Amino acid sequence: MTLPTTRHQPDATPPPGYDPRAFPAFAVTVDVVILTLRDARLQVLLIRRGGAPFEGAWAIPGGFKRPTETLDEAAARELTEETGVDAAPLLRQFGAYGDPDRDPRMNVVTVGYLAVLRDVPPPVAGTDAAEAALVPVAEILDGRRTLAFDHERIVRDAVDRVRLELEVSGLATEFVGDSFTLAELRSVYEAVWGVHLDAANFRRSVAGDAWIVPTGHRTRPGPNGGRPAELYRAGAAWRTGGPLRSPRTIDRRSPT
Amino acid sequence: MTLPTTRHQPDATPPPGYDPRAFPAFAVTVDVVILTLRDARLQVLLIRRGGAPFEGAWAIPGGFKRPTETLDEAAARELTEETGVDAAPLLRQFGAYGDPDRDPRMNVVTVGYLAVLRDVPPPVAGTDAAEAALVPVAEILDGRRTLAFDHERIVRDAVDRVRLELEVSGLATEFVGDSFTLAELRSVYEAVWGVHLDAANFRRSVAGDAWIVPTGHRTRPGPNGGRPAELYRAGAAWRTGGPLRSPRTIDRRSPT
DNA sequence: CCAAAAGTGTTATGTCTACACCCATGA
DNA sequence: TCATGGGTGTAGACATAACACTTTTGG
Repeated sequence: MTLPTTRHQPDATPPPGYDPRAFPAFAVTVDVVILTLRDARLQVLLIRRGGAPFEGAWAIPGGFKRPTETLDEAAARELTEETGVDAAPLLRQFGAYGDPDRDPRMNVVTVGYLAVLRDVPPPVAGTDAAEAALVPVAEILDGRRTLAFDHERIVRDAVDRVRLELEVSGLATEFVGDSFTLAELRSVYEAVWGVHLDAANFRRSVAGDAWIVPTGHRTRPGPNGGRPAELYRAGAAWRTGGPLRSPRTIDRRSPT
Repeated sequence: MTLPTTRHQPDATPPPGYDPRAFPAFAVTVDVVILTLRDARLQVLLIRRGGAPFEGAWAIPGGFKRPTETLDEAAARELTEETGVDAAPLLRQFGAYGDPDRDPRMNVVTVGYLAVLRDVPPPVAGTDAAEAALVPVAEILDGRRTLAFDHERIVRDAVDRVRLELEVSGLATEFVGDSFTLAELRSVYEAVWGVHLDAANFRRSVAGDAWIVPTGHRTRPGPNGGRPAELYRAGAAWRTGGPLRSPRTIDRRSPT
């Protein structure tokens, strides 16, 4: 609860007319892990820090929560400021981080949000010298690239969350546009889960209007010809979950 | 990240030698949803508030995070103070809540933790007049019982999380003791998911030493006789997930 | 008609479910 | 020996995976 109970720490009990400022004060921030699919790889939007600490280091975008807004609103504001997209429903909270030394200057508790976009706009020009870049998450997960603060851990948790949500929610459709081919949708699962999926079986898994509704349009085929792919839009079933179960890499049932 | 970026809100950029106290200050608390299985129902530990606001209302236990401890440590401390059990590994963070009006007195951001215990000790006597009680979560989920602050929402999220973790983690074994019968373990799934499971099929699902290791001991049978149940302890496979997949109540694949 | 990629059929294998049945034990 | 659960067998429905095959299009 939001007040200390008097049962086991009576010394921390506020008097009836206590001063709220008598309790430890924290800064509260919201960090947004913006993920997208690019070159068949899961990539994350990073910005280069322009000031101390960690000046010049890469970090995920974020900012302070204002006292008058909710956490969700703060995350939506950050997402809009950073990418220009206004997509509050795409945001999913996935964790809170409050280690005392996570920011060298002050006590900061941050709440991590996840946003999946089908296209990350190029950085808005003319605002500042700060850079933005899309980086494959694999570089962060395997330690080839380090980030400011505890942002490596935050990205790791976000990716874990994406892998889970792909199975239990309709997150997969957020990686693709309003209309998409089955190959595009399949590549989402392949990139995020790191597996190969048989195109024929994948088609059967999502067959039916509940999952994919034909638009009647087709893609342009590639430079060497080939049959154009049918374009679909997402059906209603995605609201309640996903059509595929994550392949269990190891069979946890012991033999016999 | 933990500092505002200068790219889109330059007015919020701190000067190099800025004063940390210039940023909005929040109280940060940790609330612990303590769940257990009692009378074959999922129940939550509530305490009755002794002071304003919401005096006399039921709430989940919690308290302020100290600047020198992590969020996990704060949750472990609250759990110990409230129940006397020291079980940090049982704690799982599941959400953060920071609506501006969630506490009428001040701006409080709280982080929700979940703890599953096999037995909730009776309230520690002699500390205070505050009451503690185990309440079926169903009473809260269907609105028959209201709680202080936004604690109904927090309990709802915690229960959602338990239902999910039962499938993707070894949470089920935390509901039972070090040694348990298959009937006990099965009742965990039945109570949390609200389903009936065939005892024969359940046995097959968890068969194998990876999941359940026979202890060689048996239970005492009931008053009317009956075959004593074998006692098992949890195997190693629970560390990587659970043996059962949650039954999908509706088949989301559309016919043909 | 050829290349390329979409889309279909088929079969083997594995998993879930229901339910009949047997077994071990204390009263 | 009876009642009471624990524990096993089995058959059908259903899901998964592999892969050969057919279709559709642009060049």
